Amino acid sequence: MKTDGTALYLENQLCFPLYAASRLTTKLYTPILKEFDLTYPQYLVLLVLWQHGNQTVNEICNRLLLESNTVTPLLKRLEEKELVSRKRSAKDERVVEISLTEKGQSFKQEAVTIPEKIISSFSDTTIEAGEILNLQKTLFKLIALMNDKQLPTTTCPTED
Amino acid sequence: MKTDGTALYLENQLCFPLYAASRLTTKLYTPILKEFDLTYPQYLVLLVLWQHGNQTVNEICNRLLLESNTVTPLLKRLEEKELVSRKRSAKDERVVEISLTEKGQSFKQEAVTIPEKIISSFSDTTIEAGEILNLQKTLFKLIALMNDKQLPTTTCPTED
DNA sequence: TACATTTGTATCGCATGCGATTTAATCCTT
DNA sequence: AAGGATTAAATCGCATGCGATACAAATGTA
Repeated sequence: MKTDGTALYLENQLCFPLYAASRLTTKLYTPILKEFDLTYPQYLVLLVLWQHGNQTVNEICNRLLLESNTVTPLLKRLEEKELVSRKRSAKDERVVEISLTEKGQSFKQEAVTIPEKIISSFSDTTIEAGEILNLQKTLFKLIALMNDKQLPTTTCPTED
Repeated sequence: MKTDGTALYLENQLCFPLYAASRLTTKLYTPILKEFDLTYPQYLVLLVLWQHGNQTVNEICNRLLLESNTVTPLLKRLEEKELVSRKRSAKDERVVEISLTEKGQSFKQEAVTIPEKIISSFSDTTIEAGEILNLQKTLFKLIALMNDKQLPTTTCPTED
């Protein structure tokens, strides 16, 4: 264990580059998403619904690794935009089922252009696809470790 | 370019694992920092000051890749905790110079234990040090790319 | 069947983050 | 030296995020 002080250097921490890269990435999406009147977390919720179909609030929370106190108001805003609808489950009154509206469903066609725009904004850069895939793989490994550590009794968020 | 819809899968995006890993990492720090009555971004500001000495608001913003509207109120909270002091520069009245108080300076000794606690919380896991270093390297490359893309006229935030 | 426990959402409070804008100070150009 | 452009912080508004807690519905248990 380093005790010379360099352990406290910003460059020697993993937390900071994760934090900065995440914010910069979100910033990259922001102007593109703004054309669709969406924020980045709202876009993530739509990704989940497009990929996995209608979901409960809890399922969305598990997939995005967010808490219900974050997701609930976010879903209400998506409801105001008429992209999703919220309905109490008949089987279990505690559960709120989120479904895509017609508008939310058809919006998927337009949204396909979003990843394309992001990717093309990197076309002039020098980062390799393999390096990105490696990054992604390591990040998912880290996420699994940290998620297990913090939610030891929760089911895997990416299971189907 | 994929047009089959898998481009919109959560697992195929880089943005999501960055976002999730960043939040989970912050969550890992939260209970440890809470013992010191600090938030994670407040801790980052202290790291900058410990490493580079007294800084202007602008320098802190550049090093952490944050905007002044985020950092200003954060610094005021650190001032309330008597960890830093804020003073207008005599040379340039626009500039606010941030310096560590005696309390803020001496707190560094206690803070050295923070990275140790984080690292030890991973001691039982199966991730290799080399993989972490690789991750870090790729993240810094990504950060540089995105930072250049979004702030084309700004000086490098990590120069000394 | 009462009743404690668990579970799924939601409410509250607080601290970020950031786009847009403001304000004041400095710089630059003529 | 006057006046516009630039720059550094700060203000405002809004959307996260999350810890702590509340609340109601469902579940388990005696």
